[in-house]
Amino acid sequence: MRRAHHPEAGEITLTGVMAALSDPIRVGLVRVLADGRERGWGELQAPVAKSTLSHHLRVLRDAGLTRTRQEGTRCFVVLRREDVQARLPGLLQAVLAAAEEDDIGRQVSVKGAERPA
Amino acid sequence: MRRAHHPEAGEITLTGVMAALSDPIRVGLVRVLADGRERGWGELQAPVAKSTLSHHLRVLRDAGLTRTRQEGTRCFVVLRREDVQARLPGLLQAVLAAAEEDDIGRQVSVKGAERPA
DNA sequence: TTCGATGTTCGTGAAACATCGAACAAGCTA
DNA sequence: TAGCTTGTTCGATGTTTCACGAACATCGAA
Repeated sequence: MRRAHHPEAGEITLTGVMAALSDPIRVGLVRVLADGRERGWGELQAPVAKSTLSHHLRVLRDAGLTRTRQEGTRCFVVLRREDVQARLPGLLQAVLAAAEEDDIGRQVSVKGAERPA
Repeated sequence: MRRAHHPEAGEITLTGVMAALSDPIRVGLVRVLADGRERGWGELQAPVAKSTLSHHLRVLRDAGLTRTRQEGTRCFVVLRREDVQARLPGLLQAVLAAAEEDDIGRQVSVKGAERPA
């Protein structure tokens, strides 16, 4: 469980973010985090092995889209909405709206939340 | 020189577009086409072999970002701005603004246009 | 018909990516 | 201390992507 590297807000790149959000699972994760609430790893449900989920969360973090905090043995994630907005104005908003419209990333959910069948 | 397949406007997907625009060269191509003018293949300058350029143009076309027209032996491309806007409102605008800001894809230009050093 | 120009496709590598299970590290808890 | 939980890292595998040059197809011009 090593230290996670987070890029500065200024280091967020357009192509990095585009690449990170070109995977439905990662879009789903961002959607789940879109309400701004911090979530624990364990709350996140996705149809992949935990090592794969760890990988996806790392890609999001490396792209500067999320921030990870560690507390004891468990981790929490938040969307870095302001930072992304500062560097790429309007992008996240457009992506989230489109993802919502097409229900992209519906495979990802939060444990305990009401999931529409 | 076979028929090029173009997805319908409705078939444009978020993740497809995100993936297509996660490459600086393709962002550069879109930037060049952003003025809405149709361009001939030969006008496009990019630091890659022509087969590679053909590949990138195909990826853009397959994602629904551009439309290709054939005239004799040569081809022309246009940005499908309205179609993309209809499916993914605000996305292209945000990408273009960010690309302009960071000068992403500057390696791509139009032959004969003034290129700032 | 022969040639040149223009794109596409093919064959091929190298690199990146998604995915998994297994092994590992670190911190609680018993 | 031993064991459980949580998340990361490693190695393997298969797929996709990017890149190139070469070969091919097509059209217009000589």
